[in-house]
Amino acid sequence: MPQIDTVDRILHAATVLFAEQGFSETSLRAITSTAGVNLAAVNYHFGSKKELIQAVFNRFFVPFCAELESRLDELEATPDQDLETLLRAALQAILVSTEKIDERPQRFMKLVSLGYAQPQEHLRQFLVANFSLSYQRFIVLLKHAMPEVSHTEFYWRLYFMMGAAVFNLSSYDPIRAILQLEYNEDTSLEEAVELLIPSLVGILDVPNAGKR
Amino acid sequence: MPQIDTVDRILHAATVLFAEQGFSETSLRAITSTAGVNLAAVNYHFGSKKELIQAVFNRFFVPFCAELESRLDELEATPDQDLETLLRAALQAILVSTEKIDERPQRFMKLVSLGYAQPQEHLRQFLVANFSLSYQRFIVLLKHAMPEVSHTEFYWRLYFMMGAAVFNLSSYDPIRAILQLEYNEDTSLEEAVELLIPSLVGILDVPNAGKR
DNA sequence: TGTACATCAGTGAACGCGCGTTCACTGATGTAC
DNA sequence: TGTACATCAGTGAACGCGCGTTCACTGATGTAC
Repeated sequence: MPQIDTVDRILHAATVLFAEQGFSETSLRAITSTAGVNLAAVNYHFGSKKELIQAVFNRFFVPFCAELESRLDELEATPDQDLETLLRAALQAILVSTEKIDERPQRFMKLVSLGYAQPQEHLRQFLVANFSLSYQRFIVLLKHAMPEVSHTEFYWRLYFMMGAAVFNLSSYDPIRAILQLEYNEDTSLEEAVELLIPSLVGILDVPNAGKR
Repeated sequence: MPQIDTVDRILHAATVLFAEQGFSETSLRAITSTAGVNLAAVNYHFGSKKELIQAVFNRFFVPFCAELESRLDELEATPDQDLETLLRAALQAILVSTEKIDERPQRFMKLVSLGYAQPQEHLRQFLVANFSLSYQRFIVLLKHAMPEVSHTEFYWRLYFMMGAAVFNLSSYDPIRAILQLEYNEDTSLEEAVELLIPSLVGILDVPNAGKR
């Protein structure tokens, strides 16, 4: 009984289980039984568990970078964009690109934070080799929007901001659940992103003591 | 050849290796050979790997909560503290309590982010059971410092802020290394914390459009 | 003080289990002549 | 058109390895009488 698309079934099951449990905690047997395919199919199609992990990241990063690049083209055409516009563009690229592959942005960000928390050298090298160009273009635009800030301050704030953004989107489901349970207030993902943007601007664009 | 303090040697080796590699990725054999103790000593002293993980967290959280509680006593005595004072108190509690057990704040925060990224239900229950009271007291003070903000907005910003703080402190070493390599600029941990505080305030205390 | 027993920290070897991976194999489809 | 072979997706069972855990044991120290 051959499956219609074994590769896609494996990729989807791996995405869900990796995001829920982590890479080491998810066995190939769990992935293949969830996907309804034979255990040996992972090694047949992907070669190894490591290469499956890379394929899962690739599935998110290829459309994300394409989406981001097209927005960067527009942003670079109009100089002196403000921080809010730049951050909204990046967040929109996340939302739109995950929807195109029929996935959830929370899973994408959860995988990113897992990849960061459990440093897998093969994964880091893979991501740098494939996607650092789009990343660099975005950073240049951000830097231009904060001309008065020193290198050191800029990069520290940049990493604060990215940590907050990734953590927030990857934690959307549990935070939403807590707020529903305790205050009976629901927040859609779009609303959460809109709440997030001013906070991200607040991280980068710290008011000086003199300004207040 | 009995060791002077096998329990401490195991706890320290486990802390270092867990923070570097994650829980599942670190075997008891790696921990015991690093600590220079017998493999069976972990199960003898702690019972199981899960209980060892809890003991590692306990080692950080007990002095941290003690430190935080004593600062909360002072802060509650003087009403209407501003956000910066509250956040600095919490960060100071992290720095001081880790120094007291001769550890590094980066490792503490890395363990917290690992515990969050790889949800271990036993760990979550353990932390809630032991340390949620101090946490709640701190949240109440923060809420009082932001009286104009709705429940929903407050909690979203709170989680943004905590995500940014944990991520930043746990990533201090690699970020510092990047900045040293590329710009030859060094940032001490204390300086990084001082850079972090205004950004954390910026997350919570988002300027309204009308205020600017 | 001497002896018998209990307690405790630590040890070495082994246990069973689940893991990623491998391999010989099957059956369907495509291709060459 | 028919036949022989090649290719390819998928399979079932097994492999060896490293894992957390267990257990019988040792040797030192403490305690009771």
